[in-house]
Amino acid sequence: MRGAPSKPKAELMAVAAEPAADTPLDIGELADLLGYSMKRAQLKVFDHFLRVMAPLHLTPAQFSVLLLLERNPGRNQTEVANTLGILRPNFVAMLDSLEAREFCVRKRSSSDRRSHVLMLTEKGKATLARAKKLVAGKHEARLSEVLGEDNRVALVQMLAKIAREL
Amino acid sequence: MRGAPSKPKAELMAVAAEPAADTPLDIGELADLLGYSMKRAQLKVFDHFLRVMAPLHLTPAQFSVLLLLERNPGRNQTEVANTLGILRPNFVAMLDSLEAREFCVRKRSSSDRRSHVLMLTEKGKATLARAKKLVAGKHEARLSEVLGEDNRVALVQMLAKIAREL
DNA sequence: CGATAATTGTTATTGATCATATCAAATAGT
DNA sequence: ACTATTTGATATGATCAATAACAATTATCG
Repeated sequence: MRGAPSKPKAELMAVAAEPAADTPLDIGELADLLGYSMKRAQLKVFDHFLRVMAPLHLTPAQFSVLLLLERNPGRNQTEVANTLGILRPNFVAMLDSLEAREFCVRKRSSSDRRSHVLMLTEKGKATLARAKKLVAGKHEARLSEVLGEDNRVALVQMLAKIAREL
Repeated sequence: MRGAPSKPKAELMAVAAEPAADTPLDIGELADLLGYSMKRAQLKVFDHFLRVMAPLHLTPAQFSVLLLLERNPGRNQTEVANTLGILRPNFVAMLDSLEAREFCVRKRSSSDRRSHVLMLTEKGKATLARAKKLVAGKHEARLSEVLGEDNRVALVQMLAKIAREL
């Protein structure tokens, strides 16, 4: 096939059987794929969250648990895990860790001795308060800086709608 | 009927040391956390993608690789992996799978015998064409249905901006 | 030139995340 | 009272992400 008859330009430059070599790749239609930009953005957001939260050593998942416990004291593990989309088996180790750090406690329910009632400790409340300040002041603030406050709010609304209705 | 003083229900039940028990939890400030809604939405989007793509057995990551190879034939593994944010070691098994299904081929580069030049096969191109139709017609279309086309476009732009600038 | 450094694809390995099956204890349903 | 269900828990497997190391090749630069 095509031994080597005359060829226009490419002939003189490395035969161009292979591309420019240091040219950035063309991302093409990938840029319009919602799932693609969402995955990339999500990793960036979580990474930024972790950097902001570094002094408190709290992951996004841990922070969400503490927030939920503060707003809903006295619920059991199944309820909390379910509303966060965490499977009960995987929630056990997570709680172990939070309890080991004395951010919350498991207490046997008086009405149903199978279940554990979850509550924040004072230390948990104090840490959560500090965490909230970091998130609002450094994390969400940075996102507002990048997107504009109105857009940030609109973005959250759209994402919530997807999570609800898709 | 007014509440009879005799049995206001909750009054006599467990003194409310523990909550309503079947009331949904209040997610509170979690609803305003960008990272939270983004993670939830992202899982939904990928899940929907997988359902739509079920007949072709293509994951979002595999689809993105095929898209990139179509638009950028003849690049090597490092280049493709890097632009997708995949680490080179993890990209090997991914390519093995795509090559085993005969969607693409690794060819030794003529100019640098260390690297493998990647190209779609005819089967790969045909499958990608079918995949694109499914994505546009059933996946992205559904997202436009939920958000409105203008909002879907705006959403992608904002997510791309986060991925770029955060 | 030739010694050394860097790059490419690859393997091995570890840790994190996610999902399923199963269990004992307790409760609910009949 | 007997059965079914629920709760927290354990064990385990699957998938994904990250690091180190290696052989082959190429680049660098005295």
